Amino acid sequence: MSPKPRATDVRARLVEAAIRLLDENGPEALQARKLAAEVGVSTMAVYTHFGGMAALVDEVARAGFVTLSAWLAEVGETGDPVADIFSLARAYRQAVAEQPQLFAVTFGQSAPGGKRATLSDLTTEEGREAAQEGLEAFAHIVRATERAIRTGRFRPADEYQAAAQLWSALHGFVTLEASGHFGPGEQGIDHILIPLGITLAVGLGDTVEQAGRSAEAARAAWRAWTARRAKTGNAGQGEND
Amino acid sequence: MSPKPRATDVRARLVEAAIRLLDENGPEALQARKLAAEVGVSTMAVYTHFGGMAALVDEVARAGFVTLSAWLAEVGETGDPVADIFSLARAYRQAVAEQPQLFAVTFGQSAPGGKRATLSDLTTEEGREAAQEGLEAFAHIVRATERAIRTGRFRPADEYQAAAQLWSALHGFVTLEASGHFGPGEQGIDHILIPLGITLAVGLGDTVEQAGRSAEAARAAWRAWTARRAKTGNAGQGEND
DNA sequence: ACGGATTACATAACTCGGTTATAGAACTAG
DNA sequence: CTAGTTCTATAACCGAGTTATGTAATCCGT
Repeated sequence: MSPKPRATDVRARLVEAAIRLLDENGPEALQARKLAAEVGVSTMAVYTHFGGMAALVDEVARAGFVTLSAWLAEVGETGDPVADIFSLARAYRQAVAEQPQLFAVTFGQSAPGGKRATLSDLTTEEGREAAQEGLEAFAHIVRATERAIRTGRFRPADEYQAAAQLWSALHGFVTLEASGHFGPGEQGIDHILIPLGITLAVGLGDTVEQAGRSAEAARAAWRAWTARRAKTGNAGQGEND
Repeated sequence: MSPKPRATDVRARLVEAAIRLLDENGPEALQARKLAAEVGVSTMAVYTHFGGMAALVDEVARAGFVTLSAWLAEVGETGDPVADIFSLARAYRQAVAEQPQLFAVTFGQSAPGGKRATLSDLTTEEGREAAQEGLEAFAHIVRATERAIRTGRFRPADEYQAAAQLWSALHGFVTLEASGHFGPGEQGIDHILIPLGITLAVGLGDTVEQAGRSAEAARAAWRAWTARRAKTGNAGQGEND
């Protein structure tokens, strides 16, 4: 009943190596032989610990959601829930921008074996856990939305429904930007994402002026966070180093 | 200088078979041997006509954009540009719902060889043409947005920027819905997509009442179109059967 | 402490799928 | 009709996921 008497860390090292090689060398680096060589074991380790490459990739996808949740969790709650939503959007986008290959896998894009067209057909246990972590990340947006409704910034509405709107818009922007649309660098943020956030906030009940101020507040908070991170030497999420 | 004296239709048949097998059997059906067997040729045909599977997959992706553009083109222009935007959203969503596997490839998800993480690194000619077709589809949204601005339904704004907001939201919803979120069936449309459209329209300058009426008009038009298609026997886009 | 059972792992072989080498067939041009 | 080019089939090659098998290490009950 206890199927892991040996608690070696080979499994964890395989996942870690997978994420690192994925970020550095792209999806084609996610190969059983390459991973085994990197960790210093044989390819059998993949099968004893995961049962196959598919489950390992699902575990990588789950790690992406965990990383995403960590990014969103780092955005604390201020007195301005709409500004918090803007900050969540920036964090979501930054997470994907820093590890595009990882999130390409996490979001089901470029599944290295060509499997898993939709997240619906989840066969492995790791895949189901990944979906669970995805809901965890979504919960951050729901909470901020709920506060925006409760404080009167947004019209009374179902917070899940409103948050799903925000999530759709945010996810769509990030996906399209990662696919190369909206041009390189940060310009997509200023030209599309922030105006999109203001549009949504206003549409959900906020005033243009208040939404604009919240966007500015989030921008300032972001700048401060960026400067702080630069000084402390990349103490953010990226698990590299 | 004329590199195709023999104008056999093997190339077209390969692409057609690829799309059909993809829709029916998922990404793992996109294999050189399976395609060749289906068309009745040898695997060499893939290399004489495309140079490799990667270019063939890019051609499939391009076909997805062409199909998407055809769906959007079928949505004509009425006197209510905001209703037209809702209709475009329904068409966009319907296209993806009917051929999820195809658009998983088109949008860069589940690239069957694990290649092409982002659409940025386009190596094949077919891939560049696919990106071009993508902009073609986007143009439909831009035109409707421009009319909404010109007629005063939306605030004065850059139509590309406003359309990019709509596109992000729409694409995000469709992607997340195809990934299994928002539940099965049509419920995501009523609970998320239409409210999202109203939110965006209001945020872009429309009134809640007018946006709601436009959403209703688009719903009626959609019902009419659905009924008409059912009667004429699926004369829409889906090339199945 | 000891012996059986279980787990983790290495080696090597198997399978499948993309690709390539090569030779022949078909078509066009002159 | 001959020459050249394109297309195609056959067969082999190669890389990557997977599996079979043997072995060392660990755990557990006595």
